[in-house]
Amino acid sequence: MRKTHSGGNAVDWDRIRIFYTVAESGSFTKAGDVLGLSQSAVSRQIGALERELRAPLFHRHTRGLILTEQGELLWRAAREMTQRLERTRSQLSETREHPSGELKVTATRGLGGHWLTPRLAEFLDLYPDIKVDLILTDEELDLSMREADIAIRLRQPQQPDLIQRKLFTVHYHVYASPAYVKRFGEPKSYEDLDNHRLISFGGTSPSYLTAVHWLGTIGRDQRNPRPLHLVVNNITAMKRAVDSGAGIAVLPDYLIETGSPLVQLMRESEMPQLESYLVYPEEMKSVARVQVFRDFLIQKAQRWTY
Amino acid sequence: MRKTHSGGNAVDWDRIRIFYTVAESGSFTKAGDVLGLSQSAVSRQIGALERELRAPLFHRHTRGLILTEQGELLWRAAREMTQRLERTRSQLSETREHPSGELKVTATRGLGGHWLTPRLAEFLDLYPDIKVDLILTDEELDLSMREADIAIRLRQPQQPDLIQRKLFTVHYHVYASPAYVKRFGEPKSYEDLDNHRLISFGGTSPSYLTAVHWLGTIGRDQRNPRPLHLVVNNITAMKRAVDSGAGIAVLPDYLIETGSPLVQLMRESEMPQLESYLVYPEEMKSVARVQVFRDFLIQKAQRWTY
DNA sequence: CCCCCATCATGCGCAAAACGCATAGCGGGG
DNA sequence: CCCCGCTATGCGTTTTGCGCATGATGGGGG
Repeated sequence: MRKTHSGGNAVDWDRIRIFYTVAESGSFTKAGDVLGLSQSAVSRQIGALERELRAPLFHRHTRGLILTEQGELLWRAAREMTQRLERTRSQLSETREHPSGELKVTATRGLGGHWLTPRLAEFLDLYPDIKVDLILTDEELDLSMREADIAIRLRQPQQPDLIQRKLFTVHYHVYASPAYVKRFGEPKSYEDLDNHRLISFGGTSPSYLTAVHWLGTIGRDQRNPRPLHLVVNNITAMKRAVDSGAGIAVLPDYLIETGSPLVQLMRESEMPQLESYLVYPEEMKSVARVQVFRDFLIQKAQRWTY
Repeated sequence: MRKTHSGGNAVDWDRIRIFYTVAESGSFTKAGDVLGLSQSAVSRQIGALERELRAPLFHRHTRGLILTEQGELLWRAAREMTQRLERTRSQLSETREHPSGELKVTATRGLGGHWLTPRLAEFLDLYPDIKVDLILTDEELDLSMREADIAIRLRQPQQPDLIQRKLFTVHYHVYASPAYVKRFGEPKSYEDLDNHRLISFGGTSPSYLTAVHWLGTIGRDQRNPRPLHLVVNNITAMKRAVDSGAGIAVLPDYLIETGSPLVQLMRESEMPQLESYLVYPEEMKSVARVQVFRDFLIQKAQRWTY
């Protein structure tokens, strides 16, 4: 059957559950009704338990049962075990229905700082029992190694044990401040770019290479890029530089607030796009806080995309 | 099978025991070895438990298992349940091997006060974790109603659910103080008794009727007993009266210390005897403190009898 | 005072749960 | 790149555990 045969030192825990029901109801018959068992089955289970423990548990009196001293000891233990298990079961269903716990989120500094952060407040309001640990870095943390629970990425992951959900498309355009345009004019062709003050991203994120380095390489030999006047490894600082008229730069749309005074240049040129993805390990897909975070962000992404 | 079919809301507790073993050993195979089960059996038990709880418990990784969030919750509960049960199991065997707890003893005032009490100190020394609640009364408490755990009686109980063990024989003799004998002489016949100062017991204990009322009835019409000079309902006080020369009385041997100056009278007469019994309910026979108390008293009784 | 009913213990036959064996699939480390 | 160890699963078999029915027992009501 299903029980260690080594020494016979182990008891069948399920018999303790049955014992507890009997102790509570005070009768084999009633306990059988509660458990969906016949009276005889209960009788034999208790008998077996008494044999396993080598201790009588009940005084069989015609008018109901009376716990022996040993039975009373076991009854207290069984009651506490029942309570402990019950607590855990409600925790389990709470975990299923009421998201809670800590969620370790990672995103690139740009996307994370400008798109995600403003939306996090609402999420935390929605789920007050979720604690978010936000890691903004352009390095790709290893989700398989539990460096983070969920990531916002600008490229598709290759590992097959990672689930990916598309969030939105990041559009890139060339911008300059009105003051800059007044002073230097607009570039009309790729060749014009050679005479402009170019600002570019200096980060290592591979996804940025195609988009943010566009200014240095477009219409040029890739191995001989244009000289850049300013390289910044922080995209926020980069935008500030553009704002202040330091030059022109390719910026993602999530950085451009509506009503921004920045002037969009070279509108005819075909610009790179990047897809943003929500990525999390297969094994996290059943965790409620991951589910609600995912659903929340996808909804926000759809509303935000225009 | 052995599990409530009502709603399927209950889990088989024994599966939790198996789950705990798996969580501790980190492998179905190893857990199977520990439990004396095959790997496949363990796998299916865990699978069934996950279905019962509607929650995945392990991430199956090729390099061992990793507890899910829910698995971790259950693991903590299972650990505490295991500890609780283990504690109880050792309590059970302690109860079996190391007697403890409260023992409610009842005895007649005479036997209890003079024979039992002096021996109790040694018993309490021998078993320091046993607390004795001694009830000295000549009324027979109802052992079935738990008015006491064990009794010393001077007659056999009639209830079949009571266990009786013979302790020793109580001999009764007629005594007087040397001073009394000097003044009144010894009675040589039953008729002589009519001219003596007779002291008798006034208690209601039925066992005493035959023995202690001997002086009033012996060699006489039972319905017309001798007049008594002193009736006392406390046998200790009765002996003190004899000691001080107030009269002659039938006294049990346990009251007569060796070397007592009292003079035994009418040595030729056949005197009543009473058997003393240790009585306890059938349901207490497996309780360790009852067992050791019983064995202790029987041993003392054998050594004391002479 | 006696009968009756509720309770627990147990024998018997049966159904199903659970087990072991063997195989397949899978993934990581040497 | 292969190999080893781990888990999942199908299959045939064992055995456990169950229900039913009966027997024994003891307390309470008429």
